[in-house]
Amino acid sequence: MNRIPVVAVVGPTASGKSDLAVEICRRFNGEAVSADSMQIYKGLDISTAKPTEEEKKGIPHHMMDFLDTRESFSVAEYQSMAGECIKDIHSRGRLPVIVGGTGLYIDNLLNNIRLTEASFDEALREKLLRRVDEEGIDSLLSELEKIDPEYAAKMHPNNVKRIVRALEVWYSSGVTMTEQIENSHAESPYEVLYLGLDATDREYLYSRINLRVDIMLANGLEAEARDYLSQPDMSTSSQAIGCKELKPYFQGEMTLSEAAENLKQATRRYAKRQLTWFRRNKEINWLFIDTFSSKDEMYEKAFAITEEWERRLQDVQK
RNA sequence: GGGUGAGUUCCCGAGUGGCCAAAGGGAACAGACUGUAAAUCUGUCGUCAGUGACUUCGGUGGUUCGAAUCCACCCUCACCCA
Repeated sequence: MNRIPVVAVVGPTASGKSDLAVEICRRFNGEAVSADSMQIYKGLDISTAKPTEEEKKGIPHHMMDFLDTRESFSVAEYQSMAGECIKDIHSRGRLPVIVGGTGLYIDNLLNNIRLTEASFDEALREKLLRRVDEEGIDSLLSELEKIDPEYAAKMHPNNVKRIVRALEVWYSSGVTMTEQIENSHAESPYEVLYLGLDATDREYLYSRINLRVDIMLANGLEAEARDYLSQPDMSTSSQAIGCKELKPYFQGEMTLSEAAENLKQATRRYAKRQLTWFRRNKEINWLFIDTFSSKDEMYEKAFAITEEWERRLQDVQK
C-alpha cells in the first residue's frame, strides 16, 4: 500500500510553527492543514494568532476559519474533515503540511485512531453528571471498576471527566474503554515526517509568548474580546485562551495590565502542556529555535531534513 | 515625637510553646490524556543523604527540657494621633 506523505509541523504556541509551515509549503509544493482546535473558528483572528494573508504568502490554509464560534467541535469531526483535506491535496499532486498545536487532533488524525462507533450522546452525559452530584464520584468509579477494572485502576477520583466518559462509552456502545483503546489502532494511511519546534531555554519561549500577547493587545485584542464575549451560547470556543482572560478587566475587577499578565501566564502554561504532549512522540525531529542565528538558518535545517525524508521515500518506492 | 498593627519557606497566606520543614492557594517543574483538549486530571515543590540528619519563620539576645509561637531591645513597613 502506498502511503500518503505528510509533513507535520508541531510545537508549543509562539514557537514559529505557522511561518515554518508556510516556508515548507513554498519549498515543497505544499498546502497547509491547520491542526488547531481554536483556529477552526471564524473570527478570533487575533486571539488565536491566525496567520494573516500576508503571512500565508499565498499558500492555501485548510481547516481554518470556517466554523461559527457558537458551534461545538470535536476530535472526531476534525479527523474526518482533515483526512479529506489531505486526500484532496495529495490527489492534486501537492504535499499536505499539517501545522498546529493541538496534540490530540494531530495524533488522532495521523495515527488514524478509530473512535467509538456510537455518536456522542448528550443526554447520557448529563444523566451521568447528575449522578456525580447526587451519588458522588466514588459511586461511579466503583461502577466503572466492575465494568472495566483495568481502566478504572488508572483513574484518579478527581478525574470526573474521564470517569464519566468511560461510563458513557460503555453505556452507549457496550464496549469498555480498554477495549476501545485496543481496537482503535488501525493502520495509518500516512507516511509522516514530524518537525517539532522547541527552545533549549524555556525562558526564551516564554519571552516570545509574552511579547506576542503584547502585540495582540496592540493589534486590537481588546475589541475582539469585547465583541466575542457579547455573544451568548458558546461551547468549544469559549475555552480559548485570549478572550476569557480579559473578562475580569471588562467587569472592572482588575486592571488591563493585570488581565494581560494573566493572559500571558495562561498562554505559558498552555505551551508547557503542549510540550508535555509532543515530547512523548519519539518520531519528532526537534528544532531548537534558540540555537539558530536566524530564521533562514532554521528553515534551511528543516528543508534539509525534509529533503532527506523525501529521498528515502523515493528509494523505498523504487 | 506618640499610638496601634504587621514582618512566615519564590509569591499570597495560615500557624500563637512540643504532633512544624511549617495548613491552604498561586507560580514553577514533571507527568497523564482515545469524541469538551487553548480543556481536564495527577505528582513534586528548604537542603542533603532517601525510615535520618541539617539550615529556615525581620535581626540580636534571653526565658524554657523544648520557640515561628513567650520576653527585651533593635530594624523595616502600614495606618492613626501630633
